[in-house]
Amino acid sequence: MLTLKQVEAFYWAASLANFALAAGRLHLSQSSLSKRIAELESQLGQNLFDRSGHRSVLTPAGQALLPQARKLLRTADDLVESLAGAASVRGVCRFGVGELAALSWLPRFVARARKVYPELVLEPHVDLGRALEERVESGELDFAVVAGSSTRTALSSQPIAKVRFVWAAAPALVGERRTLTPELLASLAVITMPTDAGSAREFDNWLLANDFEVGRRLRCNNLAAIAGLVVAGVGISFLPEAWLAPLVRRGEAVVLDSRPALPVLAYTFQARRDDIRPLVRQLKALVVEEVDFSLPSRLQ
Amino acid sequence: MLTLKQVEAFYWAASLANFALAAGRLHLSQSSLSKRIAELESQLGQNLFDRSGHRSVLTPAGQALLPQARKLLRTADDLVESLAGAASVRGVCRFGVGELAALSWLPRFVARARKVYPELVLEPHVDLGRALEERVESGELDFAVVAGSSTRTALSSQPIAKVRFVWAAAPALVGERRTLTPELLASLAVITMPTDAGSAREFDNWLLANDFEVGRRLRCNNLAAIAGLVVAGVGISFLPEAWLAPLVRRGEAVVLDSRPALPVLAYTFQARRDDIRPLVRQLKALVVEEVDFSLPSRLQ
DNA sequence: CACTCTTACGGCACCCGTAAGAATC
DNA sequence: GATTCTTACGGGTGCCGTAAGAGTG
Repeated sequence: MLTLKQVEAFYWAASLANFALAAGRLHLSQSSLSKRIAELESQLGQNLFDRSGHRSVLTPAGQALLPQARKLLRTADDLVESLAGAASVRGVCRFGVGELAALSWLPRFVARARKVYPELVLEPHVDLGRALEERVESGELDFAVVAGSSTRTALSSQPIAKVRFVWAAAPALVGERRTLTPELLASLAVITMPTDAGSAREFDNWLLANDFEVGRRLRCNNLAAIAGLVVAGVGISFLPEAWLAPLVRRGEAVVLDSRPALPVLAYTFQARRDDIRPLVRQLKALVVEEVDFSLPSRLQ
Repeated sequence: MLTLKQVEAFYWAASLANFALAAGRLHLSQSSLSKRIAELESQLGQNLFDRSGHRSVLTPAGQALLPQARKLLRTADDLVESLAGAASVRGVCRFGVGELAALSWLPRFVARARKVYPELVLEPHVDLGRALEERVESGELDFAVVAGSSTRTALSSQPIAKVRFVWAAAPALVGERRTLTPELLASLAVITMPTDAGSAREFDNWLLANDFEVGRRLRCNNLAAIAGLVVAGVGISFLPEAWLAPLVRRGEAVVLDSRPALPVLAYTFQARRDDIRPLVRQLKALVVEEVDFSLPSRLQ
């Protein structure tokens, strides 16, 4: 008897091209997944993977099965979704969050997701964009919300919000100056995130496009720490406008205009293109619906 | 976790409108089927059957699910069929066969089916057409091969062969006469099958349409016995041309012409319209392919 | 009282995870 | 030797069938 479990195991093993990752995604031991696939092969009377090499690759039969497996799983998901609705989203969801999103959007999203999908267990992983993309592609993460769209073809990047960045400095550092001239930029230390972060990548592009030179460069992988460094007068940095507002209000930082203005950064929802699970679809819808990168009020 | 077993149980229970019949069709105890459905209901978070009455009827949610369940099962069947092919047809198949088909087509069909589908266990039930139709509709039989098409809307009747019937008599009974005149017909006993059989129904229509009168009527539900009665000179009967040939060759019977000629009887493959199983589809294809109602050679 | 479905329960089969093995690079 | 998948095996969950129960007409 054919079971959905078997087809699911095959689908993810084929999609991720790795039994261990597929097992992880299905919250299953790798050995069990292997057996499910072996069972499916015996059901269908032919091998779906060629095990002769170091790693398993799809046989022609396996390639033929893949689209059919996708269709079957999607049909099953549609069935559940249309009748059970939101209650169908359950289990564990591992997702990545960029630094900025982690400090602004994440708490609100988690709160909302917990309410809409009470059966869902969320596991957010905060890291830099590049690292998150890698883990989404490998299947370790179900999706990620990061700055900038990915260049990876295996991932789909859905823009969900534009965030305006502005230059920030400690009042003592810039005195009365409120405009960032090229000279000023060259004389001050600029604090950014590591190049693996989407925001820093975009910033580098901006520098390059405008032929700007920076003075000292200081990289820190923690946005809150960067803000602290800015307030302490170590250097200037660019921060989300909404995120900076409370600091400005408290007189701990001032905004510097620049010409041209800093680029508006697009944050994207990224997931594997071949990930057809309702979990991803539903959470994507939830993310798109709830896109506010300003600070939660209680932190302001 | 949704399983195909659950959906299958629901689909047949809803289609047959009876848990016990559905259980029989799935070779399952009625209690297990009941539990599978209860499990599905808890999965989906709503009742699919309204149990308040004497028998369960679909709730609106159940009605919404039915087409989706059909689609899911069909998708799963397609998957198996396209990869496993003939090997996917297995299990037990209960089917009905009319008298004529039982003595001519059945042995050959069974032999062929056993060869094409080695994993399939066949359970032929020989009976009269009407009775078989009832049992197909109720779900006790998977399909039937009988004379005439059914008037039951729940059944699909696919014509598979036309069989020419001719009048047969013992040589001693008719002397040199080889033509069946209305007078001769009225003076002889006519041996037919009971009215529940398709062939007898068609014959009655023929009589009525031509304003013929018959003399004594003798009904027997066994075709071989009828042939024996004819050979013994008890009366005349109509038998399939090909089936009669060996008797004529041995001089035990002669063919009588009639004007108009006896109707050509269409045999049909009958199954429930909503029966989407590959088993039925495949065997239907096999039946259509192999339609020879002549006697197996070893019996001639 | 006949019919249809549900509940209770003992038993067994299946599936899972741990751990060790085999094969490739 | 690291990685990837398979095999072996003990343990537990879940599903099945029998049998009794509940509710309807």
